[in-house]
Amino acid sequence: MFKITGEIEIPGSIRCELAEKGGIAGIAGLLPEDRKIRAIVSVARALSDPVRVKVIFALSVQPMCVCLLVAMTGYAYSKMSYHLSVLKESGLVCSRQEGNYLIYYPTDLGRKVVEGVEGW
Amino acid sequence: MFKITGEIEIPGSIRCELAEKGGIAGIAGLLPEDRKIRAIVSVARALSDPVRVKVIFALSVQPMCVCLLVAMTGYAYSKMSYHLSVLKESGLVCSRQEGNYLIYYPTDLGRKVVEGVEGW
DNA sequence: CCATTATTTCAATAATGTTTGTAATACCAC
DNA sequence: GTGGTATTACAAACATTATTGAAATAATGG
Repeated sequence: MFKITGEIEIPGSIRCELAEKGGIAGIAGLLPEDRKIRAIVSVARALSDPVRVKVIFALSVQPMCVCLLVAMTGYAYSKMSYHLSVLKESGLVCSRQEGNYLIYYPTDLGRKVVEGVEGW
Repeated sequence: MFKITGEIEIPGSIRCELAEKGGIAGIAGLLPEDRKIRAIVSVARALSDPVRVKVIFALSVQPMCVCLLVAMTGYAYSKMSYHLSVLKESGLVCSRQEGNYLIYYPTDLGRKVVEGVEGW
């Protein structure tokens, strides 16, 4: 086994590649910035519940008021409202008021994300 | 306002589009299957923590043993191990043994996902 | 203004996820 | 075999997220 910077040992198969990339520090430097990571985490968290995935897919087929989403899913209003707020905070959906109704629809980011995750 | 199937009222701006798509049932039929939704949720949950996002990005630059990941991040072994297990269960990374070391690297899905989320 | 409807907010509870330290496992070298 | 190292597994504490029902808000129509 080999040492790197005299501190930790690493298996030989990795040693060369790692050195070429500037060692631990080199790889750390290639990682996305914190802001980017936070953005990814925020979107991922929004998609980490089946209710929200169903809702954002439905909205990308057709903008809908909350009552339609409730009718389609059978969930309680307060539950739907909570999940819509998570989707909204993550920037995946937004809403416009129409009379007594709030009509939710995907943002540009929301559409892009929906397209992207279809391949998962 | 207009009624649909005599049960719920919906705003006029949506009524026509909705009818064209087969109403609530029509849209529900366009949603991804449960299996697909579970897959999306599983990957999204794996990405819903900054530690794991950092780790999978690092691994996609360079396969690494746990001790390197620990050295790079400063996290405890048990913490790293926990997050690696989440990434592994979601199918984003896998590992091969090399001597005393376990070398983690992204799966094909993992690579695809990393590429995809860079645009978020 | 009053009554109605659509939606959100709140507080309590339940359920999940994360962190931590310690103990266990597995592999290697001697 | 023993001793050392890399990693995981476990359990307890902690933190976050989800669900529920009831009450509050805001727009509408009369």
